[in-house]
Amino acid sequence: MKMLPEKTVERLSQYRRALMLCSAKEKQHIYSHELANLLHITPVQVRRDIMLIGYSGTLRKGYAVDELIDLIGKILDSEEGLNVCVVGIGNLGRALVKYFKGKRTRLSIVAAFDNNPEKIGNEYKKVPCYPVDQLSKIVKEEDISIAILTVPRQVAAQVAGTIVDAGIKGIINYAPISINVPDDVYLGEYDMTTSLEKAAYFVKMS
Amino acid sequence: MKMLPEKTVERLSQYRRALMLCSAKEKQHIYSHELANLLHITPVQVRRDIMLIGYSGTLRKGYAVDELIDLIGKILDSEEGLNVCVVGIGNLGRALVKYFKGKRTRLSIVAAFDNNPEKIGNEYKKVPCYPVDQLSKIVKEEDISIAILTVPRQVAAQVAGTIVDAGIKGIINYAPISINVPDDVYLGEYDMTTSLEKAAYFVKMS
DNA sequence: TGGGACTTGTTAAATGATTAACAGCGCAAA
DNA sequence: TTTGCGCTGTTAATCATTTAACAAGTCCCA
Repeated sequence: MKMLPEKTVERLSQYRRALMLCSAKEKQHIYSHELANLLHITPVQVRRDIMLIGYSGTLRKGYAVDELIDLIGKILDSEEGLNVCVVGIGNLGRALVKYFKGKRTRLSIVAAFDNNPEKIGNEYKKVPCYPVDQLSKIVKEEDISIAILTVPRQVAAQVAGTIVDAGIKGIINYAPISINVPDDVYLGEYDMTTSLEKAAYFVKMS
Repeated sequence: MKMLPEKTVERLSQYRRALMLCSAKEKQHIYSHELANLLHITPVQVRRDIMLIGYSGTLRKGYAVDELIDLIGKILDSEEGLNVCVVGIGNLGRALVKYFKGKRTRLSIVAAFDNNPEKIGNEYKKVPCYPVDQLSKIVKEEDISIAILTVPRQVAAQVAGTIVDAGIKGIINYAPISINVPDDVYLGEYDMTTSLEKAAYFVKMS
């Protein structure tokens, strides 16, 4: 299957979560406009995304909730699952561990890294915390392919280098500075300062 | 001045931060390609953004760092500054307070809200925590115009309603569910589950 | 003083994403 | 039956964003 557009992938993740809530409520079919309302987007967009993944609903009945959940799973998830680590176990790192731990079977946080001696050796939500200089070793042992970076700005670039050298294939960067990675490593940057300043600009201008 | 494109606004925030680091290092001029490298984008994009804000550099010398910082400030910041609150003071909320507190003079977190009795009445980094049912009152007293939403999924929709009713003009939603706001309220949604699943998809497909 | 390399500013083309438009099927009601 | 409405699937148009292309000004050096 060929690569889907970024925005479609984002929405698929959200469709699935919304659909799982429906499924829990024993809802068996859903119309494009219902799904659209849950995500606050348009029905066309829903139908188009679903077309792109090659699924078909039933006319006048909508989409079969459980079938669609399964299909999205086949597209988004890796068969064997992927292991994830959090680098920098401050408040943000802990928030992420707490939120993800035990949520997804196919995507699990298996290690944390930090350089604060008080944190090393501890477990948070059963996730062990190692010093950063063991990153390469643990990444290999635990077969980790994604790292979430939540370290202070000053050390982000250096830690990012360590992560890339360890063979990680995807990085999610929450540090407030842009990092540099080779082309074959996926990079998602989420800068909270930027999000806030952007909101402030549009509030001011509205 | 007419409204700038969203992506340009995001980058302006990042330019400014990068430029302030340059300024601290006494660097007085910067070329478009240097600024581009700091953000890992192209020089054309930098020049185009700077054109859009009506600034001009000096040929063969680049842009005057401090002038550009000031101009970006005039565009992004409100004259009097804006007040911000954090709703839900779990790990993520605390991470945000800790990070922003004392950073921006024009954008300051002045209140936190939560319904956990153990948290109410406390201060975290000098930011007082109130119960959610006082939100409307405090928002008016403190003239808060932006709310950062970091509550659990189950209560997000309801709390969002409270926030909108209180007259907030911009919401940044980190809760893992899409919320609904009137057209005149700015909404930025940042879903960490989606970010992670998206990374997993592109790692798998690469 | 003339040529070449460098860098900005701007317009035009290309790419990516959303929205509009509508054909087609199926059910329901007359 | 037939008519009409509701919903899906798809193509075409629009809108947003990035990238390419290049003119023009400046500096340096021969």
